[in-house]
Amino acid sequence: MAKPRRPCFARCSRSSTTMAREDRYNVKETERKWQAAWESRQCFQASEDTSRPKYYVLEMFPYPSGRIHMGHVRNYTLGDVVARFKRAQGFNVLHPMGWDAFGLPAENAAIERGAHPGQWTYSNIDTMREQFKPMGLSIDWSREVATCRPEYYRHEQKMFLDFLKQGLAYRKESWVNWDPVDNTVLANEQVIDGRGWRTGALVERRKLSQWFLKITHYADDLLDALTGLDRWPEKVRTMQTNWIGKSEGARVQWAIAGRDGESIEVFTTRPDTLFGASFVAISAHHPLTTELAATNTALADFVAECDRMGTSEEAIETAEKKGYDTGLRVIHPLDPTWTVPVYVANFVLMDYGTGAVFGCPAHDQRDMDFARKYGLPVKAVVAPKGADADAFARDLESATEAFTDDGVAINSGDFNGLSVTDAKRAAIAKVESLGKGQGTIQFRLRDWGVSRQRYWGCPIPVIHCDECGVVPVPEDQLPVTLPEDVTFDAPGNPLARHPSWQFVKCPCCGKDARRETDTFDTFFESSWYFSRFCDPRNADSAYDRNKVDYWMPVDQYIGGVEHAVLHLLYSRFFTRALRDCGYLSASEPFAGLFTQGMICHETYKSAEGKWLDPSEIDRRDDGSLVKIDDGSTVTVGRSEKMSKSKKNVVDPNHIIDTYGADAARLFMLSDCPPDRDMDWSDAGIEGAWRYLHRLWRMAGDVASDANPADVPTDGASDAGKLVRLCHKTIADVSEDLERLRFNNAVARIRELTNAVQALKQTDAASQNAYRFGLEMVIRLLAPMTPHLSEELWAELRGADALLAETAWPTFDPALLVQDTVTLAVQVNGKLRGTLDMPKSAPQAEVEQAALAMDNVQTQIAGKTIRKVVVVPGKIVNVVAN
RNA sequence: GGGGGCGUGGCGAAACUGGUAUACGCAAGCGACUUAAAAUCGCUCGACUUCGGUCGUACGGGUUCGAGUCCCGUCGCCCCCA
Repeated sequence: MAKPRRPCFARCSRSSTTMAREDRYNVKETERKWQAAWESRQCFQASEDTSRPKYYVLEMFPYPSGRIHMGHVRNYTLGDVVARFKRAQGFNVLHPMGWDAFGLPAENAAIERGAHPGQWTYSNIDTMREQFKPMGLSIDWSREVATCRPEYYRHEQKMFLDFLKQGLAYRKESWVNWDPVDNTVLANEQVIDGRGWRTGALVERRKLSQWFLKITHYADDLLDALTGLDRWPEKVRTMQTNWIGKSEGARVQWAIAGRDGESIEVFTTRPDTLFGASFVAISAHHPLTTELAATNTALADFVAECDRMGTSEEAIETAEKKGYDTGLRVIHPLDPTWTVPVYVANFVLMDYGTGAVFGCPAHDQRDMDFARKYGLPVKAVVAPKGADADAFARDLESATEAFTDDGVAINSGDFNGLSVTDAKRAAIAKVESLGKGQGTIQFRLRDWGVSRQRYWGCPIPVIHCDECGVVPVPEDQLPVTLPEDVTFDAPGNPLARHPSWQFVKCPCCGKDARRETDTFDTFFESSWYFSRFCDPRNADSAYDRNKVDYWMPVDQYIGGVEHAVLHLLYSRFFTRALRDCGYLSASEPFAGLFTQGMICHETYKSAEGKWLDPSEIDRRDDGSLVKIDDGSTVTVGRSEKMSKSKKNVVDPNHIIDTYGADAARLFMLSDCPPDRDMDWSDAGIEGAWRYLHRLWRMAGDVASDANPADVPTDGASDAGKLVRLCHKTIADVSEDLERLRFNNAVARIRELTNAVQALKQTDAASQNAYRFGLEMVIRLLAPMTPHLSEELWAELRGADALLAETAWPTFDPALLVQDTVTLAVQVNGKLRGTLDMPKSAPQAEVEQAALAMDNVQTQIAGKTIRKVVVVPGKIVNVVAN
């Protein structure tokens, strides 16, 4: 904000009784001190220990961009609270960190700044590690991995060779989105509005030989197993379900008129609408198209036009639907006297279904649009239940909106009167009996193309030999490492133009051969890194089977929802593939998943509508904002995701420097539920800071001889009530942390803090209770604000044990029971007062006491009591009129 | 276009299975302390009010003794798929 108020508590200490205490909490020194203590005690190093239950908590590992951002702080704070909480509960916790270190930005840096991608990446990792350290995360740094190191990716190359053996990896020619500027293949999601996501260049279609992983082999299992992932957000499961896109339908043969024995096979999810067909559309890459285009330049031109479009479904859906009439006609499978025209259409994909569809304009909007454009007939074969079939069909003939709702079949011969579902079944049976097709299941999910024409990735370990074809690199020659001496002064893949790297002898025949110069998609590395953490220094294999089976699956995985489909689905696939290759036992990598919200911040715009940096703004005394250089008015925009372009980023290290890690962590956790987007605000972080300092001051008020082991637990005295509240708070906070409701946990702890502070220390019992209460606050807060908790724990308990190594507090259920309850008393559902009653009071007594209340009497005066509802422990409702 | 989610004070948000709406915090106001400010501590803080109450969880209906919560419809915002 305009005038950053530095927290200043230098003279706020109330008492100077303890000489040893400084007059303010020294955040920086204290946080550093405890980080060093944890490190020297190796508190967070994990080792396999079958005598204790394990808990594996993992946050999605970062890309080493060179700077941490607030999203990282939130992500790793959430995971750290879970890790510390579970550790205190006695679990053997694995909480590692690594770097998703391959990828395009490193190459772009090389192009722009001349730095080598490796050097750029490793130096970024060093920088970011140092930025993470002040957060005080309880990470086992001894397990750190970087995916760009040969010690990591050599195992990935071995995995690929195993996949090849198992038939889970294969090579095929495939259409790809080609970015003509970056000279690389783009994934569908990297194509935005038909343009490359980075370059903005119009994407072209090209055919290349690519490596694929057979994710479709597991399509059914990946879909079915989603049901068992009950600790995943429903949202993510739905997204994966849609992505896999299982649909039931039929393949149907349409014989080509005038071509004996030749037919076009179409896939349809609506076999019930066969009688409404008015055309068949085939892909621009259908074999029949290719054949016809060879002698038809107009068609060839049309195919070329289709190629200029991306391959994504979005691109296809948003593009104008166009077709080319081939002049061929095909015979209706259920009526040999009926033929329809064959179009080549730009909306039919060769690699989905059969590359051909039939069009039923009456019941599919896309087909309707197509029919209107090319003057094709529209024949209704489904009508709403109860509608006049003839009238409905007549209306639809000239309509522009297709009827896609459920209904009953009309104009469909034997199927007439059947529901859509029944008609589908009948149609499939019919085409099967005629030998013209069969029912089938189709997935939207396509095999995963993993080839990338890039330098900074894991080399694909195969060799191309003119004699022997594709030859896997022998395992004893792994890893295939990247050459260091590469140049980025020309477009395209530096590996492909390296003078020597690719030229090798064929491992089979010994003749001259060439290495594969493509590298893996970087999702390859992130699909198994979580298992590598189980045994990260293993040089012989990806990991020891016993170790990986001890730790896997990850019990709690935390990250952004943007990875809901690709990363998470690839990881689920990879785990299954590795299981089938004998690597591990788990089928699912992540038993629990949590998706956090984004960090947002206010934005500022100048009078001309330009984004402004907070440093360019001043706040006037009347509260309005002006631009410093010219005094013009500044408008406060809505809070948006932090991004450089909107100039609303807050630097985490600056925050930690000013307020300390504990305050930053606490504010992140307390402001809102972790799955929601949160607003970062200076006022918020200052509030957290003030609270922590208040705790620090309260510790100075603890009587030196107070004994927390000797406290009253009665429900009558203030001290006893406080102790009971402590037990209640332990129960509530434990539950909240378990369910990742950190904002609620903080609220409960602050309530307890308020109660502790309100307790007057008048005698030994109250002094003991005060100390007991404050210690409880510190312990419950420890997973969230570990440094301050550790500091105050040491101050109160001496140096005997680190709080990081102290068990989570337990509560006495007997002290949670209230002997009196406060009942709400209502008349006709409206609150008229409350009533304190013994919990055991009989209903009749409660009813009587409620009716005796003055407020109740005035409300029911002149009315007749119809009913009295008594819900024990909750409410009394007097119904009168 | 289809699917999902959300809508509560000035603001971020609580409210377990329908049972005292607004916990906890932020901002604001008043007071104490101070030469003064900051900090700290205490109090106030949904709206209206004839001070009895009345209204109030986006809007309109419904179910129920009782609805922020369940059902139907409308509006608005967000996300995903297209």
